[in-house]
Amino acid sequence: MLWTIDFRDKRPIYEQIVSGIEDEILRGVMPPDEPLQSVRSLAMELSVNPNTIQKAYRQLETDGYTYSIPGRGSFVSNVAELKHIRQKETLQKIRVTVHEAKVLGVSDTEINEAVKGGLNT
Amino acid sequence: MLWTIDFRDKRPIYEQIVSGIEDEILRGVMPPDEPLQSVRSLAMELSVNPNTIQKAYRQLETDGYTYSIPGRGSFVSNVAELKHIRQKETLQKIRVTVHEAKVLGVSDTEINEAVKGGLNT
DNA sequence: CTAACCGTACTATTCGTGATAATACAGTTA
DNA sequence: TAACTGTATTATCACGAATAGTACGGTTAG
Repeated sequence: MLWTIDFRDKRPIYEQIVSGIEDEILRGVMPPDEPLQSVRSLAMELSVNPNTIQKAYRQLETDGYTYSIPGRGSFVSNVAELKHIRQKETLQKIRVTVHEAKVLGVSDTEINEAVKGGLNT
Repeated sequence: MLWTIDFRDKRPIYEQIVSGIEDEILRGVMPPDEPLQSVRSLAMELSVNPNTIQKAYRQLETDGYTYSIPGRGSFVSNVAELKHIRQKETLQKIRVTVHEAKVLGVSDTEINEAVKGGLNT
């Protein structure tokens, strides 16, 4: 596991797990059909209740990121389409944030510098 | 009041009120030293409990957006510095989101188009 | 076959927070 | 003085997150 639980985070634990695994899948760190850690072993590793992991895995499956086979395990889906959806969401987020900056009185020059900074990181 | 409470919003009511008033202050809709609506009248208008408004007003004051005088009311602070802080936060958000898009495989061209869209809205 | 895994389901309980309700008090002002 | 302000306090309710314990059926390696 690359990440850990942040207990100071206001978001619930199961949600942190969901977004953490979603990111790994979307970034290709976890390729399609690769098995996820089992519910019980991940619960041990993160020191949380197995039910919390189960809740996260259930949401990952209903959101299409994984598929589960009782008795075998949970596996990464083929997420090409989901990746496309996430790309569109991120572009929309950029539009909104840029507009927000402009409303706050930030100059176009400063905004473009920030964009350039994000592209080169 | 320009906005209303969205009961389908997952965020708590008092938080919606805080960010709503923060935005009005930062955008200059409410100029410094202008009185806010009283706790009780805003509670009536939004059909929520006065304690909820009180909680929102307390946070606005501790965050520096307003100052309160018992017996007189709550007033808008001089928020020039807060505005500057908010500007820097927004620029950082742009950097992070642009980077996120790039990691997802979005091309620089598409990103720049989104930025342009945000600037012209 | 069987033991040890897997996902899944269910109930019960604890805990924190948001929200409401009902007062109460001191300062301000027309 | 009456009608407003902000502020504080206590109690109660609802809901969701999280934990705990148990159980069931499918899979797989020995």
